[in-house]
Amino acid sequence: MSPARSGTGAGTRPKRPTMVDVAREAGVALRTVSRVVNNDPTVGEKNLAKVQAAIAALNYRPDERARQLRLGVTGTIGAAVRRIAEVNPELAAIEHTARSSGLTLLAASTDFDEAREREILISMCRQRLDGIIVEPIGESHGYLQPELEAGMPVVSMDRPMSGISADCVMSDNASGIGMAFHHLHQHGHRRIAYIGDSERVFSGRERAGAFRASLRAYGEPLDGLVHTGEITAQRVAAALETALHAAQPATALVTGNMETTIAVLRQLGRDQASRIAIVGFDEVPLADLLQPALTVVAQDTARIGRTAVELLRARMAEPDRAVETVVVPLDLIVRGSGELRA
Amino acid sequence: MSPARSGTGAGTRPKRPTMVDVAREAGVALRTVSRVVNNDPTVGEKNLAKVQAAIAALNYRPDERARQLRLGVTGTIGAAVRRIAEVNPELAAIEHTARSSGLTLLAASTDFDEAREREILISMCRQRLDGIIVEPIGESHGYLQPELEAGMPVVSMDRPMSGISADCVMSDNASGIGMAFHHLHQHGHRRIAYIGDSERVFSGRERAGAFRASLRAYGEPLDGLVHTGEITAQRVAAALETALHAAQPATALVTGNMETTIAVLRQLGRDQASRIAIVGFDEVPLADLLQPALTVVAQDTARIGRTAVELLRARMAEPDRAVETVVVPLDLIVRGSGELRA
DNA sequence: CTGAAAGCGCTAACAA
DNA sequence: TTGTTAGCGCTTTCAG
Repeated sequence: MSPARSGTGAGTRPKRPTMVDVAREAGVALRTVSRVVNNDPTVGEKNLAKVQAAIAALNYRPDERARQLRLGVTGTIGAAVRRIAEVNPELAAIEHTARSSGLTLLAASTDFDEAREREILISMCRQRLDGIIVEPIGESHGYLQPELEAGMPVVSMDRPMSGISADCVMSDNASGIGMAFHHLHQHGHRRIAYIGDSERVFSGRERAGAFRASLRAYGEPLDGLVHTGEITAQRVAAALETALHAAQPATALVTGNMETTIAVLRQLGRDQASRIAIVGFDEVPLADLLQPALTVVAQDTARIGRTAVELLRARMAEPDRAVETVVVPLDLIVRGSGELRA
Repeated sequence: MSPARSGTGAGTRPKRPTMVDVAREAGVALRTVSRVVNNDPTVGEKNLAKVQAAIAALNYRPDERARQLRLGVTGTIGAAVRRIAEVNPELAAIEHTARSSGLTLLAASTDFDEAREREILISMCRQRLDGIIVEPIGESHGYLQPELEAGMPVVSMDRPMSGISADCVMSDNASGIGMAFHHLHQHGHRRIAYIGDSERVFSGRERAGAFRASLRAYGEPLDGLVHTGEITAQRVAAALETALHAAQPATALVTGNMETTIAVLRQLGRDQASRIAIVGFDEVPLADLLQPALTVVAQDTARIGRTAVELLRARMAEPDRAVETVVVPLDLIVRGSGELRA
């Protein structure tokens, strides 16, 4: 009756009706409203109609938070990836798979930052998500051990977790590099150089290692052909200089990931890019529009994302199952840049 | 004592310790644990230490859901965009801005699907998020009216909502198209064609309209120069055929969005692409590596994303403030394709 | 400085 | 078929 109630001014959010309000409005018990909201068939027609009318009249929306608290599960899984908002086909696959499993996806960017990763992961645990998929950045995930023990399902993607044992799905980096090398070798190249990410990163390490193994397997010397480290314009320029202007210059290049591939193409510029053979590891946007079009060893990102969700669901269903690592093969996509002859 | 407790088999998730467990372990009251968890300074050293020890011993993690239920706010905002997992600088900006405001971001893809958009938006409302940013797809958002009235802050990005009145941030489509047209005109082109998205989409409508206005302003006829509709290879091919092989063939092209630009480049192929002048609306990945490099009118995506969060926060703070629309200017980025002479 | 107790909005025994 | 009631795990008023 008194206007004082609504007079609290700016910042006041109107209170939303609750189930009790609906029950009162409909003249039934709380339990009946709950039944209607959850499509329980054991509700009489009369009451059903009354409740539905009350819901409509009050614009009632059930509070998902309360429901989840009571139920114990959230119906939501988290994905901590390096970048949402960048081309990320694995995340797209995760989203689709999650949706078709009736799971909501909470995605967050670790931004290549270890502290940020930790923050996100802990926050997801505190939110009691049903499970977490993570594209790991950090070098020590020990802080997740208690969470694992408490039953939080965790799956890592692209790289294994360090310090803890969790399910994992990743590409077969070694054979991918092997395919790239072999392809260039078949096209007559003998001096093949590798430029890739830092070997402090797991995939950088695996790929550089596999490349060295390829060189050895084909009986080629390693001198000046393997360049790894942070990807900067400077470093790439230096690597190219060494590789291309040696006494025995490289005639072909394998680049270790998308960022490197792009940096190398930028550095080479338009003219040189059509003279040296290149096979990139990872798909590159608009690769088909480049000149020459870019030959790559592509990860099966759709399968990786899908598998990540499947592994997660398997663990949610059976927390005690054996930890599993799935290795996914890669595909060579021939477009032109890798077929330039020596 | 009896092993029956843990014998329920697979699917059982170990029960996590709650605040009560911590209190018992530490030998203090629940209230004291709550104080410690929330960094309340009014806790004695003795108890503080005891509680911290108990938390560590039990690996206690507060349940964020319960906390939010009690508190009423979630500290989380939602972003319903067309695609996470694609290049989406606006989403990246939203994420950064949200984070630096201490807000968690829940991002979801509408996937250009009206039903999906509705599903996501309703779900976000049921989760009682603190606010929602949406890149609208559907042509009728009337179903959100009750939510707005109930005080849910909603901001639209890139396009206005239809059927309801909400804050909005978007690019100045008309001047962007004007800049593109003017630029080509300055480089001697008189027959300039436009290929863009369907005019059933808001931005498609605005941009095509602005292009027609430009043609009129410069006194050029419109015949066969404006092509809009769903972006498919076929449609683009047909549009190019009409524009380039008319009696008075177009010598320059404005493309209405990124997808169109890419489709056009693919269609033109390598040879033709260097003969016809192009200015694209929207930035394109690797635009600088194309041949010729692509001149575009770029949206200020960082500012759009940042503004979206700012508008949202403003409304969260002051639900009754006047609805605001922010229009953001665009930038012409000169790279080569737009400077080819007629 | 600490603790008992009420309640956030919902679900699910259990009773009627 | 419907209603009563006890929590889910947390914050917070109000007494000690």
